[in-house]
Amino acid sequence: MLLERLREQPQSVGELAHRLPVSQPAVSQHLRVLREARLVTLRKDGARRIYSLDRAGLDELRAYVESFWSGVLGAYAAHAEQPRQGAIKDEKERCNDE
Amino acid sequence: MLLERLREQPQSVGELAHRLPVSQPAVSQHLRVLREARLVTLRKDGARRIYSLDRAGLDELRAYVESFWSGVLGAYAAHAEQPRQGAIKDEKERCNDE
DNA sequence: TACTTATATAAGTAATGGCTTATCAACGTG
DNA sequence: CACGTTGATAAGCCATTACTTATATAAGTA
Repeated sequence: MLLERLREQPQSVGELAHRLPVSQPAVSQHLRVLREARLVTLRKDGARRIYSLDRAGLDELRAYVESFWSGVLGAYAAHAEQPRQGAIKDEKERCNDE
Repeated sequence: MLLERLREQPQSVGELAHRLPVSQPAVSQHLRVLREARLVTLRKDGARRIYSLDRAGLDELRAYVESFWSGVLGAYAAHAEQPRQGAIKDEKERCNDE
């Protein structure tokens, strides 16, 4: 969710926290996780920390996802399987998907 | 993680649970979540339930992820930004990424 | 029908996540 | 240097997640 914001433009912690319905520490903590996952980087500007997306880490993640997809497609090709007879009754919730 | 297994081949709950370090109900519960998220489907084979990846739901998810990536790339193009001066000291953990 | 196999569901619990407030450290400014 | 601003960290709380064991349901088999 922070990623979505940072995708629009690099921002300081304060700017991010200002518009979100959570406290500044919450934002800092979230950003730390993203930083450790190498999804964002930061640049110091005086007392401020300007966060932006980390291209390298995001690309790594993208590579993983892509490889998963190709694996999926490969698997489908391998099994030549169109599972469309055994239907399901209940489908309630959707994933929030980030 | 179950997705990785199912990517290799469709399997029954028992087969999945057999190799994993968790109980069968844990697997069933996990599968239910995946089913509600439309990431897997099932086919009945006697008393067995053979689970496999749900192409349609996965494609939906993929579409979201791809749109995010294009947004990322677009943002980079827009800002023409190579954030490479403000380095970071500590990068400890990596995300397990699913 | 009784017994076994395969899976789902229920109920309870421990671990985790995501937030809060309080506080600390670093920098900028008078 | 004292003070305000900005952000990170600490500690605690509460909701959710991810598991467990026990039990129910449904199908296969003798």
